[in-house]
Amino acid sequence: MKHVTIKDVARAMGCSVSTVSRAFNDKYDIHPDTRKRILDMAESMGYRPNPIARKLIKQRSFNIGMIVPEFETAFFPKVIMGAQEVLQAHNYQMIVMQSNESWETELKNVKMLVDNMVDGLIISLSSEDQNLDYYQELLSRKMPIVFFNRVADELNASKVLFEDYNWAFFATEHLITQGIKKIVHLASHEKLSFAKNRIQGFRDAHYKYRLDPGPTLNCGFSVEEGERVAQELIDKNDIPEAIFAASDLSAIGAIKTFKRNGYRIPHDLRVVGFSESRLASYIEPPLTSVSQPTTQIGKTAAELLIKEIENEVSVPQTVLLNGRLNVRASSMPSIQA
Amino acid sequence: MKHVTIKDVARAMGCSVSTVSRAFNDKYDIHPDTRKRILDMAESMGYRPNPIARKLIKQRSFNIGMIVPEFETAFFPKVIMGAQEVLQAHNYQMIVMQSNESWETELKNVKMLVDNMVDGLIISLSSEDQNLDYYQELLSRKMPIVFFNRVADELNASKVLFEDYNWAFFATEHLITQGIKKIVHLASHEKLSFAKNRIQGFRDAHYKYRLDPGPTLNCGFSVEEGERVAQELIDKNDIPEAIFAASDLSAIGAIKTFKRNGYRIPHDLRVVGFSESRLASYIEPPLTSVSQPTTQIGKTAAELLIKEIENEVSVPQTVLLNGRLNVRASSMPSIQA
DNA sequence: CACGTTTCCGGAAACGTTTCCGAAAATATT
DNA sequence: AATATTTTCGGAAACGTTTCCGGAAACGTG
Repeated sequence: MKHVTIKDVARAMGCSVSTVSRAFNDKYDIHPDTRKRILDMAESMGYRPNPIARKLIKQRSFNIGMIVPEFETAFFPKVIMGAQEVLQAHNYQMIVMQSNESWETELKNVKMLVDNMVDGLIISLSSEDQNLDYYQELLSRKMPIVFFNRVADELNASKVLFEDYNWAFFATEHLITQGIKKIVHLASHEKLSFAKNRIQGFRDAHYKYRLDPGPTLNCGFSVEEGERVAQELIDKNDIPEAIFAASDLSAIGAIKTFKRNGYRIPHDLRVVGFSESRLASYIEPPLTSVSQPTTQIGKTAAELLIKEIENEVSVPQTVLLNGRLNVRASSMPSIQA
Repeated sequence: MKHVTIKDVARAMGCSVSTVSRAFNDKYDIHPDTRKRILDMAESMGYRPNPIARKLIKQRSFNIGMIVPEFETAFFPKVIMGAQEVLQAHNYQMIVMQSNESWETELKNVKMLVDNMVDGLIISLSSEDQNLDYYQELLSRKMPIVFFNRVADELNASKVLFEDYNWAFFATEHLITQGIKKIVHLASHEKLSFAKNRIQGFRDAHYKYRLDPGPTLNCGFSVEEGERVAQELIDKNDIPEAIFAASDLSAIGAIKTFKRNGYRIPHDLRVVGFSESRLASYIEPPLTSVSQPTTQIGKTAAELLIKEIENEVSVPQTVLLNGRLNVRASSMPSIQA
C-alpha cells in the first residue's frame, strides 16, 4: 500500500520537490517543457497529489459539510442530490451527516466537520428552538453557512426556503373556491417555522373569503399520525368537508382511515397534501398536493455557499423558492382518477 | 478563524508538545495528574486535535467511503442509514458519493476517496460488466472493500447480498399454488446479477411444478417502464394471468396501465412486486411484494468492513440476507383491501 | 561586453500531529 | 549506599504538500 509521493517523482526526474509542485499548480514560474515532462512522468508513475497534506498546508479542505435531520422521506435525499451536482461541478466534495432530529448529535456533527476544516456548511436544523450559540460563533468567525428548510430567524446567515405561506394559502383557496367551508388543517410541529407559515397561509386564505378558519390539529409527518388524527375526528363524529395536511404522508394516512370507515374521497371528504411525494399520483384517489422544487433547493443552497466561500458575496441572502399545486382527484370530484 | 493547536496548549502548560499528545492518546507513559491537568487546560482553551494532521501522520483517516448508483429510490438511502449507524458507533466518518449509474464517475469517485485515505469502501457497482482492474488493484493492495446489492463475481471481496433467487422463487410459487399458470416476469437488466438470480428463481419455481416458465420481459425500475411494458402486452392482446415484477415501481406502472384499460386487479390479473417500497401498502389495490431488509444490509456491510479494517478477519465473506413476502390484495382476491 | 531583467529552479520552512529515542527523575533491589 | 529498574517526559524526525526567498542561468539592452 505504498503511495507514490511528490518526492518519488522529484527523484525520478532529478529535480526538486518544489518544481514538481509547481508543475501541478500551474500558477508558478516553470518552463512549459519541464512542466510537461514532469506531468508525463507523474502520470506514468501513478502519482496523485495527496489531498490531506494539501489540506494541512493550505488550511482548507475543499470539503463542504451537509447536515440533515433525517433520511426517511424522499425530501432530503433529493435536496442532497441537487447540492451534490453543483458542488462536484466546482470540485468540492461533500460530507453528509444526519442529526436524527437530535440537536446533540447535530452539534457533534458540526464540530466534527469544522475540525475537518470544511470550507462551508449546508444545514437543516434538527429543531428550531435549540441553542444557537455555536452557530453564532461560527458565523462570527466568518464560516460560510447556508441554512435551508428548517432555519432560525436569529441566525444572520443565508437561507433557502420554500414559499410555504403562499402555497398553503393557495391550497386552501383551491378548496374554498369550490364552496368548501369547513376545513381541518393537519399541521406539523409549531416550533418549525415552515409549519407556522403554512398555518398562517391556511388561516389567511379563510380571512380573504370572510370565513372562520377551521381548526389546526397537531400531526406528525408519518402515515400513522394521519391515521391517528383521522380516527379522532371520526370518533368525535366531527367530520369536516376537507382536510389540508402539511405532509403527503399524513394526508395518505387520513385517506386510508376515512376510506376504511366508509367515507368516499373526494365525494364525502376532500384531501390536499403538501410536499409532493412520489406516492401522490399512485394512491387511490390520486392526491392533490403542493410540490416543492427539492433538487432546486439543494442546488440553490450549494450555489449560495460557493459564492460565499469564494467571497463573491458578503451579505447573507435569503432566497424563496416557488412551487406548484398539482390538482388531482382527491380534491376535485370532477376529475376522474 | 485561528485554531488553537497543540503547541498553544503546550506553551500554556509549560510542557512539551509530545506530552500534550500523550495526554490525548492514552496509551503512552504519562503521569495521571499531568494528564488530567493538560486535559483540563485543553478543554478550557477550546483545543481539539486537528484530524487532518493526524491523518497525515497516521496514514489513515477513520473515514470510510460509500458509493451508490443512485439516490432516487428509497433503497440506497435506507442502506446508507444502516451503515451510518454502525460506523458512527465505531467512530468512523462516512463519505457518500453517487455514481449516477455511470462507471466513469464511479471510478473518479473511488480514486478521490482513495486519495483521501479512506480506511475502507462500501460499494454498489454502477454496472456489472465494467472494467474491474482498479478494484482488483485496490484489493491486491489490501484495501478493505465490501460490495453490496450489485456485485461482480470476479472480485474476491466481501459481499452482502439479498436472497434474490429464493424470494423470486417463493413469490412465483405463491402465484402458481393459487392455480395461476401464465405469469410474465418484468425483469431488470440482465447484466445485474440480482436480476439474473431473480429470473432463475422465477423459472425454477415453474420447473418445480412442471410448468413452462412464462416470458421474461426487459423492464427498467421506473413506473414509466412498467407502464410501457404493460401497454405492449395490451397492444398484443397477450394478457397473462399474473405479473411478477422485479421492482415495485414497475409493478405499480403495470397496475396503473391495466386498470386504465379496464382490467380489475387482482380478479383479471394478479401482480407481485419486489423490493418493497413505501408505496406498496398505500396503492390500490395494496401490492404484494418481497421486502428486503434494507437497513440491515447497510449495517451488515459496515460491520464486515470494520472487521476487515481492524484485521479481525482476513478471508472475504459473503453474507446472504433473508427477506419476506408481504402478501396483499394485488395477488390474492380473497384479501379485502 | 558589462549591465539589468527576466525566467526558471532548488532549499527550506511551515502546516499540526504522532512516535521513536534517550535522558532525567523517581522508585525498587541488593 | 550503590546499583538496577521503572516512570515520566522532552527533543526531534516524520507524514506530503505549498510557497517564500534567493540564486543561477538565459536573455535583452546600450
